[in-house]
Amino acid sequence: MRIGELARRTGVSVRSLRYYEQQGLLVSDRTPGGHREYGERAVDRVIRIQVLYAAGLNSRAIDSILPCMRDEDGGPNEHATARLAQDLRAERERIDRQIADLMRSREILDEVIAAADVDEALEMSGANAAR
Amino acid sequence: MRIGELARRTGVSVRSLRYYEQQGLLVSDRTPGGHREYGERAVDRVIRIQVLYAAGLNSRAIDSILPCMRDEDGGPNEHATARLAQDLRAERERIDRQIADLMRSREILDEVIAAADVDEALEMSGANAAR
DNA sequence: CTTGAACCTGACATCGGTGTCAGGTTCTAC
DNA sequence: GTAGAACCTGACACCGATGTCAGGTTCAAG
Repeated sequence: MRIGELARRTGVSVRSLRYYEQQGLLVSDRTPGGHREYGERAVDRVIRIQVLYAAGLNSRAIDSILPCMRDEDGGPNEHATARLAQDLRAERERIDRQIADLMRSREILDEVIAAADVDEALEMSGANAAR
Repeated sequence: MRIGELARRTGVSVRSLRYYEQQGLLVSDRTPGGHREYGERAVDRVIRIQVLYAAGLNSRAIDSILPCMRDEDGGPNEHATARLAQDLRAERERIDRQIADLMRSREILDEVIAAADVDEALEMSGANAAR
């Protein structure tokens, strides 16, 4: 498939796909004319790249772990070195902290939302709105 | 207390504290000479600001919900309008998705780490390392 | 009064993924 | 062969919290 279709199927912009390639995260064959051509497995790969980006990993980090992933896309499947595993553990901790932070923030939002809902209910019931 | 101490006690840089003030998230009294002076409650407030930043909210969003928070720091404690509550719900969903993404990424990392650990164990035991 | 730490304002830099525009080429279908 | 969609490369802009530097002022302690 070509880049437009890949973009559509993954929900990632064409621009980003080109960027991933530039970062060495994604490869493509080229048509004689120079257009990018992707196999089916590219879809999974792009999605995985997105998940990792969403976790706050940068291109370099993603580049280092992609080859180690159980790849249904048939990559070389190297294994992580002890050194890399160390980095990943640090990354994992960072993610843990981030999840905790997010859950905390969610609680905060819920409090505010709950308070607003009460206000709204009061207004609905015809009571004087708090001000 | 002055800005240096507040920075130390909250773990936030002096630069950031000035930025928060510029964004209207934090207020300070000034000494006759112009130095910022904070009360005890500033500590909690800064920490809450940080939590919200960590959740990916921007200054504007934080500015809008801070006054609605159950404030032990004695702010005016307005209540959220229906409009704001709507935004917050959207924000909440974004956070939910982000948490899900992070957990997914964590799983991915764990797989890679686990594979690396197996390799290491094999090396330790004197077997030929996989290559 | 002096000295050094802490503070002030203002400006500029950074990071990295993504948007967008320009100007040109390729592909597909008629 | 031709039109129009899709693609190519390259370059620049952005966001937004934070780092950092410069040049100057204030504070607290001796």
